[in-house]
Amino acid sequence: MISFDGFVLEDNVPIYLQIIGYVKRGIVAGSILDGDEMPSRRMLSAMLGVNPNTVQKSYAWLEEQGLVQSRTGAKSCVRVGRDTIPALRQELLGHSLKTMVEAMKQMGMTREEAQAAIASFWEVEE
Amino acid sequence: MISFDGFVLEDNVPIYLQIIGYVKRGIVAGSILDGDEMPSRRMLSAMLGVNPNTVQKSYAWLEEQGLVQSRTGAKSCVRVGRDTIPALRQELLGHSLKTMVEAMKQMGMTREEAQAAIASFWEVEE
DNA sequence: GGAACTGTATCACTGCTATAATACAGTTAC
DNA sequence: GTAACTGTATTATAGCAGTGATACAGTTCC
Repeated sequence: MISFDGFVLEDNVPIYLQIIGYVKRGIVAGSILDGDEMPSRRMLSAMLGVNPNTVQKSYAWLEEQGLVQSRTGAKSCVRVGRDTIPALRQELLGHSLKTMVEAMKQMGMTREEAQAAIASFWEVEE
Repeated sequence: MISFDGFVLEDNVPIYLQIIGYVKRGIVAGSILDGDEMPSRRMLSAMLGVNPNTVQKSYAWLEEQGLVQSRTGAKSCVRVGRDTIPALRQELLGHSLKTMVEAMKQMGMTREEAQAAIASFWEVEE
C-alpha cells in the first residue's frame, strides 16, 4: 500500500492539490505502480491529520484523471496506462520548471548561476 | 515608475502573493531600486485587471516587511536597505529551490537530469 | 484655491478550502 | 452471517481570497 512517507504539508497550497501532486510524482518516479492500493480515505486523513473530505476530494479528482479506480466497499487502486508516465512527467516538469525558471530570470540570474544553485542545493538535501 | 511589464497572473497562487513576489524578485534583480515609485493602488489594479483591495493587501504587506513606504495622499515608494537584497535573495531562492528540488527528487530525477532540464528549458524561454 | 490625483477604511457579497458530523451502501475477512 | 472495514453522499460551519462599491483624508499640481 502507498505509504505517503516523506509527505509534508506546505503552506499556501491547497491540501488536496498536494495529495494529488504526491501521487502523480510517485507514479512518474516508479515508486507508485499500476495496481497499487491507495490507503482508505479515513486512514490517510488520520495519517496526515486532515479531514476525510479533503482526502476524498483529491481521490475524486485523481479518479477523474483516470489515475485511480474506486469501487464502493473495496480499496481504491492506482491505474497507470501505457502513456500515463510520459504525460505526467511532461505536465509536472513543465509546470515546475516554468515557475522556477521565470522566477530565477526575473531575479537576474544567469543559466549558469541557476544550475550552480540547483547543484549546491541538491547536495544539502541529500 | 515600476512598470510591472511581463507580469502574468498564475492559477492556484493568491494574487496578492504574486504581486509581492514580483516586487521582491525585481529588487533582487536590481530592476527595482530604492526610492522607485510604485504605481498607485488604483492604477495597478487597472493594469492587472484585479481589484484595488487585492493590490492594497499586497502593498500593506510589503509595507509591513519594510520594503515599501506609504504616505496618505502621496505615491508609495520602494525602500531598499543595506542588507535587504541578500536577505531577499536567500528567502526567494531558498523557497523556490526547496520546492523544486524536492519535487524533482520525488520524481526520481538525478542531479544531472535536473540540471539538463533547467538548461534546455532556459533556452526555450529565451 | 480647486481639480485630480494619492492612501486608507469600511461594508457586503461570492466562491473555494477545509473542517465536522453523520448516514447509507457495498466489500472483505473471520 | 456478521463485524469491520471500504466508498459515497449530505449538510452545516468557518475562514480566506477576491470582487465591488463607496467614503474620507491628505498630496500634488495648475
